[in-house]
Amino acid sequence: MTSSTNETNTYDFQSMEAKWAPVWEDLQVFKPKDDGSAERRYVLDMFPYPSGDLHMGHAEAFAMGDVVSRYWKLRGYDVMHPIGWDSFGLPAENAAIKRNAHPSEWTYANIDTQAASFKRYAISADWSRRVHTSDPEYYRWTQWLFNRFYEKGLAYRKNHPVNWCPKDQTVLANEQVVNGACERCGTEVTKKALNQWYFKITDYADRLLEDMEQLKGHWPERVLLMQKNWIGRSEGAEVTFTIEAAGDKPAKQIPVYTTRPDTLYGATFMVVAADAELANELVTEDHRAALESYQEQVTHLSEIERQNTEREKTGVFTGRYGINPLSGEKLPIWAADYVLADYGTGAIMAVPAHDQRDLDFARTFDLPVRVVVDTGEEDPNQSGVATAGEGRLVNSGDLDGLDKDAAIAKAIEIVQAAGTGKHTVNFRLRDWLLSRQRFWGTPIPIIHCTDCGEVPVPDDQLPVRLPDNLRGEELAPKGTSPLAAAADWVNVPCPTCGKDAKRDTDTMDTFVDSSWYFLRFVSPDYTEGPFDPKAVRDWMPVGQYVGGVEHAILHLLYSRFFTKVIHDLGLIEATEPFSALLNQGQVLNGGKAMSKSLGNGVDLGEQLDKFGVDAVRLTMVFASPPEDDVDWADVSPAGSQKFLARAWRLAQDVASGTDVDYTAGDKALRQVTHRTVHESAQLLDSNKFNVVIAKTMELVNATRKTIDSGAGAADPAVREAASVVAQLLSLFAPYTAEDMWDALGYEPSVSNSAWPSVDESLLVDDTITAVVQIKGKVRARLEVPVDISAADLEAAALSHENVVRMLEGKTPLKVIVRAPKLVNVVPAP
RNA sequence: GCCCAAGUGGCGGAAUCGGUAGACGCGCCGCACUCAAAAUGCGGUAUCGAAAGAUGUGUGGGUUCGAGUCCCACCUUGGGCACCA
Repeated sequence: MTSSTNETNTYDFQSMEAKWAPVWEDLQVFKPKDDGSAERRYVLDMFPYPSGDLHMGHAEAFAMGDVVSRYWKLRGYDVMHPIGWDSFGLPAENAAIKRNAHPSEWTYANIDTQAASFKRYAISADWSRRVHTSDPEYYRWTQWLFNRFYEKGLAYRKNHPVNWCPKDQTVLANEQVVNGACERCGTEVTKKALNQWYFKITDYADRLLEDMEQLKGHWPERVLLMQKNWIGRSEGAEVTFTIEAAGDKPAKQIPVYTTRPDTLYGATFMVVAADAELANELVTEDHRAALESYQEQVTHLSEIERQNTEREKTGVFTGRYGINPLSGEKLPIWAADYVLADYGTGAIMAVPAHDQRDLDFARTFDLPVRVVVDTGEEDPNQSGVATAGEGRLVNSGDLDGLDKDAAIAKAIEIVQAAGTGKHTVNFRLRDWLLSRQRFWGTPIPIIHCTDCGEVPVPDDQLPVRLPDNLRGEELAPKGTSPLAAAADWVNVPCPTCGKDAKRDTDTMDTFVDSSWYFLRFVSPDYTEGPFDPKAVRDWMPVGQYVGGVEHAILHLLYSRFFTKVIHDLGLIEATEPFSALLNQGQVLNGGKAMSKSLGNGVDLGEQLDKFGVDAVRLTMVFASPPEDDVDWADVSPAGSQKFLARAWRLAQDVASGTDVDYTAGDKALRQVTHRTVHESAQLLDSNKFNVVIAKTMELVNATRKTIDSGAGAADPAVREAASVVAQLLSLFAPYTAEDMWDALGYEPSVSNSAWPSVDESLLVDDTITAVVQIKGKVRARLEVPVDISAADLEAAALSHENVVRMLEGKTPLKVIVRAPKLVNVVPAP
């Protein structure tokens, strides 16, 4: 009965995949023209780590990036969509140790596997721009950038207690410690004092914060919020307390940071961080033994224990006293671990009445509590709850009677005039600890000379290549870098004086590699620098970046920092790397993330074999809005396949030639087609990809109907509709779309075709369904001309039998008319 | 503890501005085709009710002619931060 039952016309995804992949490769469809003939646009997916073959998560993320890149290409932009690998990192090293091999073997074998899978998955990549961060041609420039940072004083070494992962035997950046545990392996992180390299990201705290204004509306709100909180700007005052001399210890000035200078009169003691040098400096001889035993106790705490806010407050008295610059009062100075050495000045004034932590401490050690802000709440002395809110100042000399904000201003004024304080800003952000005691990373290009100190390896001697003679156990972490074991690599002459010197044996955090890779893609083979300045001008910033929200404050913050530094070096114009960001959701199974331990993993390769690439891709995109998670247990790749076959059959059924005049076609179908194109463009511009698929389905259904029970397969509107379906589907299901395009008699590739133009006259109807409401409830529907006047519509509504019946002859109190769509009648009570 | 987001049928989800709640799909039910099945096509499917009708977007209030959409409070789930003074 229907033409689609023809057995020779069966949807065969396997042969389509086999047929079109080589054609696309040949045509180099997604290689940008890069000749300025069209506006350039740069689409980028967060590059993968080569941990094995691609998994469902990659399938989701890359399906989203592909929609954008393919859409923009159809819209006529010159699109660059490159692919590369973040190929340094721990798993490769662990695999090498286990197999007595070199990490590069495992790494590059996995890259080959993933590249083949990406090609099968038909990502719209420009394959001529591959970048691997573990290639010497790449890390040469990572080292070159390090040297520039070093010259500017933005890379420096300091001896400092750092986060240490005992399992991975390496240090971790603040950002890599999650709930006191190692982000990678989950082991409890401890503190260890080490001399380590840092990037001075704190110098950029203000700009990282301010420039988020540029990103508003283009980045997910929550990512901006997370970065804002992570940077943690706070305003307050630095107030200097004079510490009295004691025994042979001289008097000393120490500044403290507070956001509540209004509460200065409420300070009843001071606290210095127990692990800060200041504590050792202040403590009197009588109290030294107690302090040292306390410090010993503190270093043995794990980060998880330390961060537990339920924990009872601990501390020791230092034997010293400080003078409150406002009240002249003498305050005892304690050392405690609840004060952080690396925030503010490492010392605080404690105001127990109005700060919960100080109150807890005061109650533990029986220190006085003095209320200086009357908030109307219960006295903290009784309740044990500090009152941190608004109120009027009391017991505070000149500040009495002021409200909180006024008192803050006045207190700052007073200390500033007296030269004992000033307004300051503090950030929660810490410098980025970049050295790692691991092998498989970019070597830090520094040579340590006993005479010259730190000497950067001259640019013309870069890259400092990793030694290739270490294998298996030689790579194992020992608490110092495995590179130290390669004696002939470590021992080199000093580049400055020529004497015997040693290379720095640490490697860089892999987040350094990924903080500038988007710049390398614009000119991946450039040898005169990390990137060709002209190419950067042409392509940067990235117009659409796609990746997981887990990088909200790691990679994304670091990349923003790098971009700003490179801008300040005068190398690029852009100040932000990614002008738009899309966070795709995760792929779950049964409500939970897929994991080996849960045994709920779904193998991507098996899904592709079973349903085809297109059905899997379509399912990923159709299941939910891009930023939402997809639960694979809730979706139907079989249903997607069914739809694709249904769409594909339209192209098989078209019975007109390529030269038909669309304007002669069935008007009703043409209206659906043009409306679909019009709406899809708007939906694509706002990342509502799932809805675009729904609209495409409606167009497919309308076309089917026209073929089977309407104007028929030869009507020009059917050809028009089928080709629009092919073009829309090319964003989600490239193989099916290409095969449809071919069946319609057009040259490959559909991706090289132009986005269909919309005939505005087809977007408007002659008539519309107007809704008649009585008190906001729908009581009738009227088919009316679109240009009906408000008066005519009102008259028509009021004469409708349902309205007449419900009004019971009374005059309505009010009639709201929104011609031509709506009338709301409010009856008299 | 602080900050943020989200709660819509059996399920995934739609719903530019406050104006027809549930598009599209999954699942389910039915019909056609078939010896039969699959495939395909067509139709139905929020809840209660025989129907007329009533109810319905986490809960309770509010603003409005009209609220999924705006405001307030609460509940639940998810996420971020977590002794940052």
